[in-house]
Order: sequence, then structure tokens, then C-alpha cells
Amino acid sequence: MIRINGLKCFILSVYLQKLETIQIMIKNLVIVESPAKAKTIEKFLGKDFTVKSSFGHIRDLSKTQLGVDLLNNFQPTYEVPKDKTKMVSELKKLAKESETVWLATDEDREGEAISWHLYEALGLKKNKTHRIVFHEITKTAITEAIEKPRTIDMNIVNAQQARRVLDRLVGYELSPVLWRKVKPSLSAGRVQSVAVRLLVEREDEIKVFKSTSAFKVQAIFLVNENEKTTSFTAELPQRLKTKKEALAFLEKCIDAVFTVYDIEKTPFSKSPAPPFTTSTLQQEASRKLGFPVARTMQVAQQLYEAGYITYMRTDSVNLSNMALSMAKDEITNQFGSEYVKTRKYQTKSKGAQEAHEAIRPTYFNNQTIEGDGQNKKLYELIWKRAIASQMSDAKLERTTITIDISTTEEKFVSKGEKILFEGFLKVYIESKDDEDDESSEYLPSISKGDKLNLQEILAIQRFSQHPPRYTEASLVKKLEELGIGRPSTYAPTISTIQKREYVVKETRTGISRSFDQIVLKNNKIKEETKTEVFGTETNKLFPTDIGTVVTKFLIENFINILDYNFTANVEKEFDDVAQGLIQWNSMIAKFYAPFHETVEKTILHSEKASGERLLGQEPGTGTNMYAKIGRFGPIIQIGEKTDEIKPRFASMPKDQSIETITLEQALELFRLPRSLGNFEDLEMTVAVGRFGPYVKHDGKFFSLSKTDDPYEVSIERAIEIIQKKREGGETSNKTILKEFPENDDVKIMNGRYGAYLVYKKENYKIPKGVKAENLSLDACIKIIEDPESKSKKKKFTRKSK
DNA sequence: CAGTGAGCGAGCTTCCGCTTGACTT
Repeated sequence: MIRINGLKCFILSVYLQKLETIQIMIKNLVIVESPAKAKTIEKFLGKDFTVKSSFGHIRDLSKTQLGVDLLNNFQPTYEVPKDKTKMVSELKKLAKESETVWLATDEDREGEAISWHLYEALGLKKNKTHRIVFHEITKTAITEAIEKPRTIDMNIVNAQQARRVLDRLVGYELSPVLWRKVKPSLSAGRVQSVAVRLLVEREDEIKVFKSTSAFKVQAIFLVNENEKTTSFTAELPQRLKTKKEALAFLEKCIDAVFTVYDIEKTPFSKSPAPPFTTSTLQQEASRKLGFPVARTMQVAQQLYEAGYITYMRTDSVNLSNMALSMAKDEITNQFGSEYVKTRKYQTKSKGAQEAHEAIRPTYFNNQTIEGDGQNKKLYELIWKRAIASQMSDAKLERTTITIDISTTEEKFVSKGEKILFEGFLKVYIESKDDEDDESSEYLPSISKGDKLNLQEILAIQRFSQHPPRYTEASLVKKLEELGIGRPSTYAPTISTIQKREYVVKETRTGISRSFDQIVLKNNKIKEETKTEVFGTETNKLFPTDIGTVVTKFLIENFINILDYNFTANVEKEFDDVAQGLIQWNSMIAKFYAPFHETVEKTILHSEKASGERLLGQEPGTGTNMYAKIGRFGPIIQIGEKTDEIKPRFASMPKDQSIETITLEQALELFRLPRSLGNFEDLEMTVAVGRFGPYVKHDGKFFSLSKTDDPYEVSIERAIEIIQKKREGGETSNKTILKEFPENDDVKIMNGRYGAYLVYKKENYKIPKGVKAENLSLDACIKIIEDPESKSKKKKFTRKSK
């Protein structure tokens, strides 16, 4: 016994000793921002280095308070957010046990600030802390960085504090003004408000746009070539203003002789586009793959975490030397050395901070990857763009054929392009195959003086187009051009303005319109009127009534914040702070004094902004009817509020707007709620709520289906809906993946976030990597018993009452 | 969360930039 105990003691003491040695064994603790980056770097650095990540910022201003001391030089108060406390205390512990701490966050304003926050929050010691930076994740870059550490640059940190405090002051003072003057829960900010403004002003341009029409004239000629008849198209360079002019021109062409007057060949070359940044990736993925910007970022994040691509939130087009040589090798192997042209690109976008490389494949020899369709497609797009950026120019030749018309001075012109050397187009042409193959104009080999056979001449009425509405991606492009927002915020900004209901993303089909077409064929002129659908907008951003009213209110009262150059101007001052030329708090003071004065003035003197429009009078009573923004969104109001009269209200459906709704449409809305009669001695009423049309009975709600019209639905149908819902019981709208006959307390359900377990009305997470369908009852019970898998119920933050 | 449309009143909403999971029917 004693011996056994002794052995146990011995083992225990060895174990404890080992634990101790492990604890003091951390020589170097390196902290970066992203866990994926930490993993890569750890491999380069070897066992003397432990690499951890901060998961971005670790401290911020309070969410519920201003967090800026207005009476004390705008001194910010930072706190560690709840979801970061655990991670921060772990880092703190590790830092204490380490000989040296290396702060290796990004080399930009935010990165410098993260390092400073780490230094403060972890209580680091000056003599054992180093600040290092690298722009590319390669072994040489990292070892070089370690050889020249520096200290935290407080000027840059202060520039970040200025940025943070300014955004907080603007956002947290402007938003409450909107709550009072427009509608509660709205928001305003340096970035989002300008984004909405762009959409509102584009909509205004479209409203005042007057479409004009002119006739485009096209001739199709037939040519005999290698004993085959081919055709090609030529166009009149100028458009004809009226139908009369078009007719007169075609009449002149009757019996005319068409001769090749001139053939001109001009060589030119095309260069590839630089590799992707966040913004250009979002644009291309939207155009070529139809991805919304949020999806592009989700997929890119997965590619990054899997190690397939470099960091996806970047404003830089720069490639590391290692990447350049890998690309060169890959191009040489695949296409030959004549296709190689190593290029260094310069970032042109305003306010770029270039802490990272451009977005590129980690290894260029992976032309494709394993994974689902979306991941594969996005990866291949990134690969092609990066590879093409390192390839030689394409050499092309443009041919212009001018065709003489014997009966008039005008001449037809035909243009075509021929590729002499593909260069980078080799990579793009391959990708074009699966798209609709828009064959570039083919020009037959003809010579000067040749007579041409006319097949027909077509004069088609064409209309000028209004400026295009923004897509998510084109809005990002515009914001980037203005220097507003950062790679990490483009996608969130787009979703914020939609969440606030300033903007909706929609596909709206155009309207049909008629146009004239005149054809000359076989020396006969034929006139036709045709119809086409024009102006269809697919997945475009449209400003809502709320967005429009809020923007006009902000422009009227806070034009300097809504100014397209506001960000660019303050950025210049942030730069001055970063260089130590000015103090950050005096910069903020200069901004804040007049800004705050305007806020106060607006609260006191400005009228409520509701976008109110008088629609007309209610038939019968002659009472005024208005469309406006109410406390909960757009409404129709009948009558003004006085001491005696309470006006009547109805919410406007989402597809109608204050500006276009008619009196008749508005009156329709007051037919609801509508009583349907009794069922089981209780009244049924039909109305439209937040989740669409419903029947209310006995205090319960029953949704109408999409095919039911709330204005027309019958009493029989309503009863049917109620009974159907009752039969369906509780689980009607949940999908059960698997049940166990031997234990009906346990169920595997399929929810919005994937499969989960239900046991006696409690939910449990299924561990990652486990196929839910294959789980046995025993396995399920094991999961249920594991305290880790119990899903934490989120505290309901909304206060009752 | 299936109404409401004010303001004596209770209490709340909100910004921009860094980062990933956790979220739950």
C-alpha cells in the first residue's frame, strides 16, 4: 500500500513539475488579430513562439452610454465587451507567463490601436513588449519583422481614437434627433447616411429624367467568302432624330450601290486588371456570379480559413515577392514564358491603408479547390484575376470598314476586333465559355472597292436610358471612390441601411412600351410598331419613404455631415494627428462645438419631418387624407387631430409609396380590419399585420396563405384556415429530421441554423462533424447529458411592460 | 412580433471598425 501510494505521489509530483515547466516555458507570446493568421504564423516561428489572436478589437466605448467625456477633453472610457472578457483574461494570463510579448497586429490605424488596447488591457510591461508589423504572411517577412521591433506609435493610436470618438459623437447625437423628429429607432452616421443619400439622389435624377428617342440605322450585307455566304453588320455613325428623317434616309437607299470605301486596321493592346481588393471582389462576384456582397464575404471567409486565399478584407492591390514568383512559375508552366509579365500595381483608392496583400490564392498551382459550388466558383474567380494580373498584354487589331452609299453622302461603318496574341485574355476567354457567348463582330475578308450585296437596312427607334440604380456592389464601388467606409464595413453597411428600412433590394419589372421600326428589304420599305419591356431592374437598391424623408431632413439640417467630402476632409485631419502635427482632442473640439450647436438648434426649432402629402378628400365627408411617415412607418391618415376628433390611420403596404399612392388605393386600406362574422360564437376579423394578412379569432392569429386576398376572403375559407392550423398542432412549422419510437422525448429537428436536438422542450447543440441523421438514440442521450451542448438561452433584453 | 399613430408619464432605440462564432426553431 505504502509503495503504491509512494508511486502515486511520485507520479503526481512529476506531473505537477511538468505543469510548472510548461507554464514558464512560454518564451515569446505573439498576438495577431485573426486566428487563421495565428495558425499560419505559428508554423513559421517554431516552438519558442506561442501565437494567439485577439479576434479584432478587444475594447470599445460603452454601447449604452456616450463613453466620451465632453467636459474633459473628450476623454474616452473603454470597456471590454462581455463576449471578449474570457479571451482577454486568458491573454492576460499568458502574457504574465511569457518572457516577451510581441504585438503583431496590422500596420494601420486600427491595428496600431488594437496593440495599444492590448498593452493597456493586459497590463503589459514596457521592457518586455515589442510592436512588430508585416504586410505579408511569409517566413521572411515575419522573421525580418522580429528583427526590427519598435514601440507603439501613440500618434497613430490617437488618430484612431479621434476617428472612433468622431463617429460616436456623430452617430449618438444625430440618431436621437431622428427619433424625435422623424421616427424612433432610426440611425444616422458618417457612413450610412451618405450611402443612403447616394441612393436618394440617384432616385431624384431618375424621376426628372426625360427619355428621348432616336433611330439607330443598321445595314446587313452579304458577302461570298470561300463559296459560302456570310453576313456582317454595319451601322450609321449618327442616329436619326425623327421617324421622318429615318424614312427619308431609307428611301434614299433604294436602288443604291454599296461599295467598300476604306478599310483601316489599327493595332492596340489591353492590359489586365490588378488583383482583387475587397471592393473589386464584391463587384466582380456580383456581376459574374450574382452574389450579394454579404455572401461574397462569407464564402471568402471560408476560403481564407481553409487556407486557400490570403486575407479577404484589404484595400491593397500589392502582391508579395513570393506571390509574384509563384504566379510567374505557374504561368510559365501552363502557358509558356511569353505569357509572363510581372507587374506591380499601385493602389489608387482614397484613404487606402494597405495593411495586407491583395486577395490572391495562397498557392497559385491550385487552379481549383475541393468544396461546394460557391466556394469553388469564387476561388476560381480569385485565381483567374490574380494570375491574369501577372500575364502579358493582349495584342489586338481593330478593323474599321467604311461603306459608301452611291445615293447619299452618309457612310456605313463596321467595326471588328481580332486577337493577335491572347496574353492574359487566355485566362478570361476560358471562363467566358460557360457564359452567354457574345461573339465579337466577325468581319469577312473584303477589299477596298468591293461591291456589297445588301440584305436589309433596319431603322429602330431607341430610347435614352435614365442613370442606373445602384446594386449592392456598385454602391460599394461608389463609397470606395469617395473614400467612405473600410473593407471590413462595406458589407455590414449595406445590410444596416436595409435593416433600418432606408433601402430595399428588389427586382422590379419594367413597363411595356412601343417603338417604331422601319425595314428596307428587296427595295421595299415596311413600317412596323413593336413593343418591348423596358426598365426592368434586377436586384437593385431602392430608397424607401423613410430613407427619403430622413435623407432630406439630414441634408436640410446637417449638410456638412452628409457632404460627400466630409469623410475625405476629416481623414486629412486624422493623418495630421497620425503625424503628430495636431492634437486629436483639439481636432475633435473644433468639429464638435459647431456640430453640437446645430444639434441643439435642430431639436429646438426644426419641425417634425413626416414627408406628408395631401392625397385629397374622403368621399362623403370631405375630410383631408394624407400619406406620411408615422411612428411605425408609412401610413394614411384621415382628418387632422383636434380636441374633438381623433384621426383614423392605416399602415401603407410595403409596395406603395407616399409619393405615388392614389386616393383610391388609400381608401382601400380602410376596409381593414374587416369583420367576417362569427365562428363558434366568436367574431372573426381579417387584417394585415407585420407578418402579412391574418384572421383573428378568440385572441389567436391565423395567417392567410399567399393566394388569399384579405379584402375578399370568405367566411368559409377563414374557418378552413383556422381548423387546418388547429389540426397541425404545435409542430406544424418545424421539420422533424428523426424521431425515436422507443423514446418520444428525444427528437432531432432541422432549424434555421441546421440540425439540433430537442429533449423535453430544451434544445441541445449537435457537435460539429457529426451527421445528425445518423445519430442513434444512445448518442443523442450522450449529447443531452453533456453540459457543453446545452444551448444557452439568450437573456431577453427587452424589459417587460 | 399579429397594435400602435400621443408625450406629465417608463424606458428604449443609435455610430464605425477590428474580428469570429453563437445564435435557435
